[in-house]
Amino acid sequence: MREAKRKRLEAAGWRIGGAKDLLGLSEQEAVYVEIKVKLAESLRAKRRRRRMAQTDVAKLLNSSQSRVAKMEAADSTVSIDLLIRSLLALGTSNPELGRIIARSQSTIAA
Amino acid sequence: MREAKRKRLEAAGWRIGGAKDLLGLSEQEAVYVEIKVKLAESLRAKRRRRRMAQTDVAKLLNSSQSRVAKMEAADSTVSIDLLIRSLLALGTSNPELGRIIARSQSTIAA
DNA sequence: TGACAGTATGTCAGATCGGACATATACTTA
DNA sequence: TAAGTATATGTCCGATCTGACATACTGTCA
Repeated sequence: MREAKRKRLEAAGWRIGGAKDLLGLSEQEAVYVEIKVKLAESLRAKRRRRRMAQTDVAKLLNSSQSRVAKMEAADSTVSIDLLIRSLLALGTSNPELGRIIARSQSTIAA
Repeated sequence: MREAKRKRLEAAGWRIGGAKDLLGLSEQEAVYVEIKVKLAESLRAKRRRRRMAQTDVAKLLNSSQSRVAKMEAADSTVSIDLLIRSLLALGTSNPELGRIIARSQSTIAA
């Protein structure tokens, strides 16, 4: 796992190498987080492609700038539900959604 | 939309043709619900293939039989988060997860 | 440097979710 | 019919999520 990614995850509140499992996240948790990160990255990419500020997206979603920032950071207080709903609101098709999720892979074993 | 599916959705608490939108769910809401339904169906299929009872799956997930029943019914109190975590716990790979989601299509316009 | 736009972070109250329980329904077997 | 097993449904309350706000940080331009 690239250092930048690890830091991003840790910063977002994910316990990596916590007490529960000395080897790090369980495979299942890792996959879950990876899906979230991929969705978060896609959201940011979509916003930038549209040249929108987080404030604009927030308005579109009836949310707030701070929450959009947390979504894009894959913060631990953001659900996959919210990410999916936001991506749909930005015009993501489900085939595209499927591809994003299909691509997320755990790198624990790498 | 097949009648059986519509009934299942309505039974699960989704307002179809509610006051908010006389044409039914908004396209975006429809896609969201459809994703949930597909995940729910996959969960049930996976459980049955393993010849497990809902009670067994509940134990595996540290949950309860009633919640598993609601997951499989795509109940409105069940999040996509929970469905995804449950599918992962049952050994679903993300490519497979991606395919499930990619296949979900709104049938509103049909 | 100051001023501004954009983004990140911490907190909190209200909303939603989820495990658990009770109970109902459905199906099978004796 | 009764009894047993599996699933569905309604409710509750503790846990988690979310919008909102304040504030901090970052980069750019003059």
